Amino acid sequence: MGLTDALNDRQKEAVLTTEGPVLVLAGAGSGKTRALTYRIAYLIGEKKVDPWNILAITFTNKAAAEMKTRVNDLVAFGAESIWVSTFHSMCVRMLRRYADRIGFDTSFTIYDADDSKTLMHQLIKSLDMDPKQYKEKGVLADISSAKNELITPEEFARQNAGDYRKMQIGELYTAYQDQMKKNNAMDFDDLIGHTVHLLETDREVREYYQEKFRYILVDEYQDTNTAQFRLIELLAGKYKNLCVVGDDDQSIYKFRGANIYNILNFEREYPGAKVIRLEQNYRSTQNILDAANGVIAHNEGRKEKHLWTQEGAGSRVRFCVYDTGRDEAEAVVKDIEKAVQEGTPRKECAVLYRTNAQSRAIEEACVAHDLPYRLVGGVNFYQRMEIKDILAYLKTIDNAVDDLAVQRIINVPKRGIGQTTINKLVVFGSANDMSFYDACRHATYIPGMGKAAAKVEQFVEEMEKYRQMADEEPLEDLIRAILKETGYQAELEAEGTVEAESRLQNLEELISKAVDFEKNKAEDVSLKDFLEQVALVADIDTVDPDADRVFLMTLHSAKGLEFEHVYMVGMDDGLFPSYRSIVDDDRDEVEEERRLCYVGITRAKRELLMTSARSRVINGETRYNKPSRFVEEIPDSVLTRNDESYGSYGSSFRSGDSYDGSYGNSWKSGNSFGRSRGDGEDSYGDGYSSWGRSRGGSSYGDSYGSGRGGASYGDSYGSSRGGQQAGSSFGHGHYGSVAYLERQEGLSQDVFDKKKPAKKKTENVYVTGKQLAASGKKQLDFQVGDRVKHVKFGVGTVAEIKEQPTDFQVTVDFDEAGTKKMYAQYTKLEKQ
DNA sequence: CGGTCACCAGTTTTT
DNA sequence: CTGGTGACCG
Repeated sequence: MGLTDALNDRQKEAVLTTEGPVLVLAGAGSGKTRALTYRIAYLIGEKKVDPWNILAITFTNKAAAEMKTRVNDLVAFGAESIWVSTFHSMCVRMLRRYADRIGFDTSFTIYDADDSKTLMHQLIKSLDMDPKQYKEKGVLADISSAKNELITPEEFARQNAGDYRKMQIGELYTAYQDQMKKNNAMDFDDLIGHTVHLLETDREVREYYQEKFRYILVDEYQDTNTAQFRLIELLAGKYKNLCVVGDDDQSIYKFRGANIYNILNFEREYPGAKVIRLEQNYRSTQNILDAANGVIAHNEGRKEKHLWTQEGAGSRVRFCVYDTGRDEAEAVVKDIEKAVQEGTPRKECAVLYRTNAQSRAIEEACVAHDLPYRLVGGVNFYQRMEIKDILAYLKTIDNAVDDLAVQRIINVPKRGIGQTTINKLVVFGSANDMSFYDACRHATYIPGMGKAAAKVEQFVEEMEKYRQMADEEPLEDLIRAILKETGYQAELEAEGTVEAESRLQNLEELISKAVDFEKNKAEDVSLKDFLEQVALVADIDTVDPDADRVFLMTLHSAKGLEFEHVYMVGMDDGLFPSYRSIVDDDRDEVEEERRLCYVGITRAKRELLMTSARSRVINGETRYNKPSRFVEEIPDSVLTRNDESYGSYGSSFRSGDSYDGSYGNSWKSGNSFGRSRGDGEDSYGDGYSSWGRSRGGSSYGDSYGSGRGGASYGDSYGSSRGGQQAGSSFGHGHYGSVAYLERQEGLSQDVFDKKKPAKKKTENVYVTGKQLAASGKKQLDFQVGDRVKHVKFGVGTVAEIKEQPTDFQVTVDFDEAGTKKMYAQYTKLEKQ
């Protein structure tokens, strides 16, 4: 069978054109990943290219992982020697090898955004600048933009001579880079920038990689920034077998430095580049594509594309206006319930919004309707306080060169070492050109330390003990020892709040990550390796594909995903497009929002509902908006809207209908649901969710709690502000009904009685399915002696089951992988 | 040194 | 409306 049989002509072209620069303009849903993976398979299988000579770059770990898997499935051998990696991990890999050539130690540490903030905060203070005027976040944003454009501190200063504020920021930029070098640290932007610098200045290294990477592929090319562009240019400099895949219409990351001209000017930068357009869409109905095409056509300066499909027209796109944001949320949830009842899996429904703050209204409606949902986005696992604390301990134990890490934990839990003492240590350290930790070791020699010196000494002794331990004991034991002996765990346990409980659960999860890590690695895994891996992981991607829940996420997060039913809420002019983009002189701002709208529309496979609210509370104030201009840009031929009859058809209302008034004002003012045709066939007048279908037999309440995932909706609640939902492996109805009911009540209370502190709030907590397991311990469906199957380790026999307060520890003798201990909560063991 | 209260700012996000 | 921060007081 020919490899390319499964491809259309354009895709084939993208696969077969292996030599020279190629730009693949891949419209949404046009089979871009397919083309990319087949291209790799073709290179190896047909062109006999050594896998070792191939580099495939993506933006996210998830995309990299997916590509690896798919290539692996297509290629007979050698897939593991292909570099399939993100920009950042590729750079780390190169820098770990050659950073010494640009003045860093190859053991450099990687700073995340928080680390950078802490450092910048210190610098602003030490340079005597007004922290009100120079906020670390803003300063860092300016610096980041500069780095994305490969502007050095010197150049920055030169460019901004005359602008006082900018010059001050330039000072900070210089100081920041100096300090980073002293700390032997790099931030995420530096990883790219320093690699570019390395390749530019070191001919040997450059030629090595140019020779190695004869074939380069870049995914999501429209998201690259100038530094990344330059990096690719350097790597592809010799062979120029560069294939970039992207869609200028889906460029939505300008705010983080993406340069849309990288794709628009590709042909200019790479003369003779072959341009291939993938316009056949395999995802959506023609009506949805027409809507998308209609909207995006309003942008100027784009590569003309026209999506089409062999599928039929499908349903029309719907647009509904409600009186308030709450009505809108209710209506959307009702529509989803209806869809679910008609057979659409919940996980095939997604509610998309412009800003994270909008999730709250939807969440509340979901909870009120017992609709299981999964919130995507917000603060990620490794940025949670407790996780960062323990990682800071591990960093301190590992090599203590990261001053920020040491300072973070020196008084956590409280050791009576206050800011004054820390300041003295910092001063002493920098005066004597030693690290903060070394300063701690010399605490007794520091004048004016007094009683604090003994405490600092005590701290150093503790750390030294752990250092010893790290060499001899498994990671798990080390982390548990830290938690126990420092009193960190005890402190959380003493708190007794839901929040503290969830932090403990998060720590358990970290431990299980460490255990996993040690199990999967070869002999000598070091603490360093673990920290390395953790540094570049943005998200513990444990989204359980089985969990059947509605997705809630921002339009940005939705990129690359697809759903049967898509709900774009908050289609208000001023919210989307945002007010800022409308008033901005730069037309491009609205164009970026329009691209975002295009991305949202093209996520939908079958049904698309857009909604808007006449009044909406944003930041505590009520705002009144018109429908989004983007709605007006959708061709009438594919759009059904219910807002045009505003005021004229109020009387066509069937006010006696079944609703109990919970939507209050939307009924009274309810002009919104009237419609011109009063022929009775339509049931528009009576509610949100009918839309010309018969309502026969629909009763929303039926499905409550009875579905498979019925018990698990609560997973997501409580993370409404910034909680990343990691998903649960327990959405299968293992809970007893008692536990479920408790959960339900607890949550409802929490939602509707927010002002009463009676129930502990659980906001801003990383809530995982594990917590649910803690409230109703999962029953095991196997016992000692049973044969079970594990995803990674294969089949084995259960040797021992130990019951623990919140979980079962299961020991399994695997046929191939040996004996492993694992927690039932964290591991899916299937009875054979 | 640590806790409480008033004030302020407030898109989108990956690594 | 909220969360994060800084000043002030015990």
